[in-house]
Amino acid sequence: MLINIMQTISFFPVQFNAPFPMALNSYRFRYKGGIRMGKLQMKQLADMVGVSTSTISRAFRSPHLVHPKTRERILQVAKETNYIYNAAAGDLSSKTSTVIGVLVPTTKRSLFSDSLLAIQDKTQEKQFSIIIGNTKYDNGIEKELLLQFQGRRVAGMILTGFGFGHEKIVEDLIKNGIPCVVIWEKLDSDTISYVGFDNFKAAYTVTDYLVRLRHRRIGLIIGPYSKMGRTKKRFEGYRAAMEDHGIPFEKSLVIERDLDFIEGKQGMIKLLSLPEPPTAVFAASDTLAIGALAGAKEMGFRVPDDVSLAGFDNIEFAAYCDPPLTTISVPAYQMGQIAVKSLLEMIEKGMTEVYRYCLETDLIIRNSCTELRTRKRSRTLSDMFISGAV
Amino acid sequence: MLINIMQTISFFPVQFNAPFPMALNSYRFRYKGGIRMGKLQMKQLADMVGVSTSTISRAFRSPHLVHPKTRERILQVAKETNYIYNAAAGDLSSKTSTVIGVLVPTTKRSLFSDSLLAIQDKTQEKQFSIIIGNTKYDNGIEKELLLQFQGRRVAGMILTGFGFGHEKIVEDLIKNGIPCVVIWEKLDSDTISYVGFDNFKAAYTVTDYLVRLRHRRIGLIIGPYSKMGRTKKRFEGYRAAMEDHGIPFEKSLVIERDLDFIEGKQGMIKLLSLPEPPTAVFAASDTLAIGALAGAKEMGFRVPDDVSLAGFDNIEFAAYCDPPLTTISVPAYQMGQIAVKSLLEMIEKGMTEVYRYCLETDLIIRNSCTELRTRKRSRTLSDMFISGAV
DNA sequence: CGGTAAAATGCAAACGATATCATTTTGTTG
DNA sequence: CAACAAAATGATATCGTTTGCATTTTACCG
Repeated sequence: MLINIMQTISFFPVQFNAPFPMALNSYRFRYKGGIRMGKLQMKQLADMVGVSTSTISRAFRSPHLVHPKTRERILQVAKETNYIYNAAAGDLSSKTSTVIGVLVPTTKRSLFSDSLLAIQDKTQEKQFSIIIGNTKYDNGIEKELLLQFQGRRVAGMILTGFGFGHEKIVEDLIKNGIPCVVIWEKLDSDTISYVGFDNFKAAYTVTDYLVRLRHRRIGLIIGPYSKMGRTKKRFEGYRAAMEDHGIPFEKSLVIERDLDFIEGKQGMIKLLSLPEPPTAVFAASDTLAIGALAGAKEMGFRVPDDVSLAGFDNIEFAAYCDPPLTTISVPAYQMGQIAVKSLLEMIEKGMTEVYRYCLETDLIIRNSCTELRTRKRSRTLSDMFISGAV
Repeated sequence: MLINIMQTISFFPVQFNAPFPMALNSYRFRYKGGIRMGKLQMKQLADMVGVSTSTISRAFRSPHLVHPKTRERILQVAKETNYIYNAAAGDLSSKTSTVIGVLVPTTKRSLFSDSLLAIQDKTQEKQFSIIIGNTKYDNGIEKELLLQFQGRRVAGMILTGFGFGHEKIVEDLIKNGIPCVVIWEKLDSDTISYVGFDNFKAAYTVTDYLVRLRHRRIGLIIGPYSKMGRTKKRFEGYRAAMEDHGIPFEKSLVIERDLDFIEGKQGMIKLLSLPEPPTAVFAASDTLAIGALAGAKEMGFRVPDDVSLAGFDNIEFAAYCDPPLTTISVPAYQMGQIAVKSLLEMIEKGMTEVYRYCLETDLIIRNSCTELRTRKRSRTLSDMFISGAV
């Protein structure tokens, strides 16, 4: 069921020799096809509204120059007909531009997440530019960005962190001739290309590991799984592993939080304040886990002696925590790499295939988890509560 | 001497109301002026070489269609004359594009550094797109990117992490009519706009702080300061503070490393292995500091009891270390914010002014530094060496 | 060397907006 | 209501490439 295509792939077998002077880059090997141009242009719009293109143009560029009534009609029709502005034509005609270049220096990680870095690396190499939009998990912004990108006639798109219901949007893009690759997600769709890994399986593995260490009360601190597909899969993996071991799911042990250090900390504090706190906690992102670590310390719990803690993502920092964090390593850079490779192929060959990559994840065992001992935990209020209550 | 313009600024006083449908974004308020168009176009190139524009175009787009000899001549002349391709015209004509859209979801930090996030936020809001290039500190790549960006007729540029000698490049861009803002750097130039902070002063402050805690042997773990302006300033700040306190500069206490956890760790180990190890270490970036922390632990030194440690940058994680890291907080988001604001003003008003902002930094005191006690440090080989040697 | 195919080049019409200038419509005022 | 200014709109050249088609040049072969 899993297609594990890895290491063995030779990236960019296609020849893209670019011997021409750098000033001439962005030539060669361009996107063919793309948005159906001439689909609806200013001329058509003008005809529909019954004015000239000049007026249309002005309605947007210098609104004060056209009659409010006319402008309104134009805006209205433009919206209804889904007119998409052609930035290239505009830029050429006006000798202006609405693009800003940002240069950042990065040898490795830091600024860019590993995936973004890989994308950036490969596209740059192939003389493509990337423009980045931040959806902030907001459907409205996302819609706006997609339109903006279409306006720029992007050759293709790589999409990260997609939530529910977004499949339709992506399918629309593809229908419009814009190749898309979703990363960080293993989709069920068989029309959308993706490069991801099995979040369910990975979360299952961690939980299973903790259970094998004899833990039965295992807390889960997790991102907004009701909004994000991959987070939901992690939740399901946790739940399935628990149930497979005959441990009934307990809602109170699951904390849904935003992905932030402080949220992880608060989540951990909440868990450890339970009448019967968990003996192990699975934080489904290293950010949360590191916050959780601080939370545990603040509550006077030692990790892993008093409470085991496992993370997810294997961010570079995880190895430098105290104790170093047991976590799931995720092929971030590789996903970006493969995504670009696939995307460029789709761009070149006209999207004949759907690419689906499910990469491997690894459980990285460090020192934040330990086997559950039956001895009492140390100096915490909860101990007293328990003895009193039981 | 310092121009501290902060909080008080009202961002975007200029009115950018954008009431038109989203599909029509990227309209309105565009870059006027810019690269002197028509400077050298394909037609001129064609004339010089003595062929038609078709041949020129083909020489790049479909090399196999033109005679090798002709192609060579074209390439040659193109290079000599510094011909810059007009991507807008090309995109329009060919109905293709070499831009790839990348969507990332981010509520805060994570993927984007705070500065980049601010830039991204503000430009997106104003219907601009940003394209990102990664220089990797490589002059060659940088040059290539600058050309590529010029080809895209960017409306302006924001430049981070500039090294030595880059001033000239930026000045060229400005001369070409492309407004530029350098961030993270306080330049001496009075023709280049920048939004930075005083690296010298900040490093001086940290070092001074350590000296006031009675430390005299203070190690420095620092990035490649021979390559990067701001790193060099930090180095100078350290050195100046030491010397102002009458402590002679000691080369062996300075470790120059790449910016990476592991490098910080190795640097720390090296420092603590000295016959007479420092009692305090200033790691001029939190990444290095966090690595150093791990290094200290590995060597059996407790922080801050056996060795004090201070960082620089105040990355979010610094507060979650054990112990929480004393460091310099840097107005990353704000720099991005102001940079965009300034850039857009320059774009709009035609670069009449040079913007120079030097923002404040703060020394964030947490628990990684402590006053030097005269008592012996704990169980390390170096102690024995010292007693033996002295 | 004539004939033909292939290779190399040139011509000129797009591409889809913008912006200048000309023209029409509206508004104002004595 | 005439006279004129201001506002609104339209006609059209233009931006700098690309590309299909036409033309010229070269290569090959009997």
